[in-house]
Amino acid sequence: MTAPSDHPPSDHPHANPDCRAVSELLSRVGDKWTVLVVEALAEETLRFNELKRHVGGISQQMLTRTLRALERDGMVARTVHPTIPPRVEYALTDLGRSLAEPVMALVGWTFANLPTIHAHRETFDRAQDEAEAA
Amino acid sequence: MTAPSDHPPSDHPHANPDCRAVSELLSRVGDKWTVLVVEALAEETLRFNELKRHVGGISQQMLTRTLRALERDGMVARTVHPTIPPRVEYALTDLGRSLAEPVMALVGWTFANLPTIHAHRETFDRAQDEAEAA
DNA sequence: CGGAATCCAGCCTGATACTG
DNA sequence: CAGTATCAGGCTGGATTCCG
Repeated sequence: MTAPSDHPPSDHPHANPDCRAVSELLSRVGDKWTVLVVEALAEETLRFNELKRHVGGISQQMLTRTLRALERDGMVARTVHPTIPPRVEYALTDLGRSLAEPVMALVGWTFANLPTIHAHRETFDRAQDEAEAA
Repeated sequence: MTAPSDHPPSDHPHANPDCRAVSELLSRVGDKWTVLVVEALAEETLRFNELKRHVGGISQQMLTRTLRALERDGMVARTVHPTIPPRVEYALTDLGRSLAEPVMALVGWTFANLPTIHAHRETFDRAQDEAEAA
């Protein structure tokens, strides 16, 4: 990381704009809804309320925010059909689809290692319990 | 996703424990410090304050929490040497290293697509500005 | 239907101070 | 050195209401 730009050694490394950008994207992927929305759109183009029903449990506000963020970064294309009633469609762009690939790899890793992780958790938590029992 | 367990169709899909677990891990990866800590430990085993200096800008509390979470999931091994002064070493486990792989793929994608994303952002923001100018 | 605006509770984060 | 405890502030996410 930290491309060799001109950051002073006194400053901590990750104020670097590129690092911040990576961190930012990781946060977006890590947020509660982004992956779910992308997953829904990976299958097909959807309208706002279709998407809302498809994801399930998301508020309009969060759906709007998530979609705006994705649109701003060029992951999602928003198409407005000026009819009555209005019809707004959301679709993944090529960039969005290309992001989905490494993300799904990560999701795959998680599924594969879920049992291991849970086993560690239980061991760790039991150790904690007996430690505080003392 | 959503393994065919026994969730009622009335409930939204992602209350499913496996989905929650994936979402949880995505959040961990997406949080401000995890990747930085893992990256630091990928190079070498480090003591608490070495790690703190290496990451830069992290508070002891956040470092402690991040390490505890990683340890709980079995990503990081914590070794206490009961000497005076105390010496505690942190190292990546095999699981931690195996996680680093797909995560680094994602980081790589981000770097590769940073220019594209920024271009989209500027276009989007300019469009917003002139929209609100009206 | 597809939002925007507002309000509010809760969590996350960081700074600081204290302990073994 | 390696933490824990406490507190304050900001951001996140949800509910509600209103508009085109």
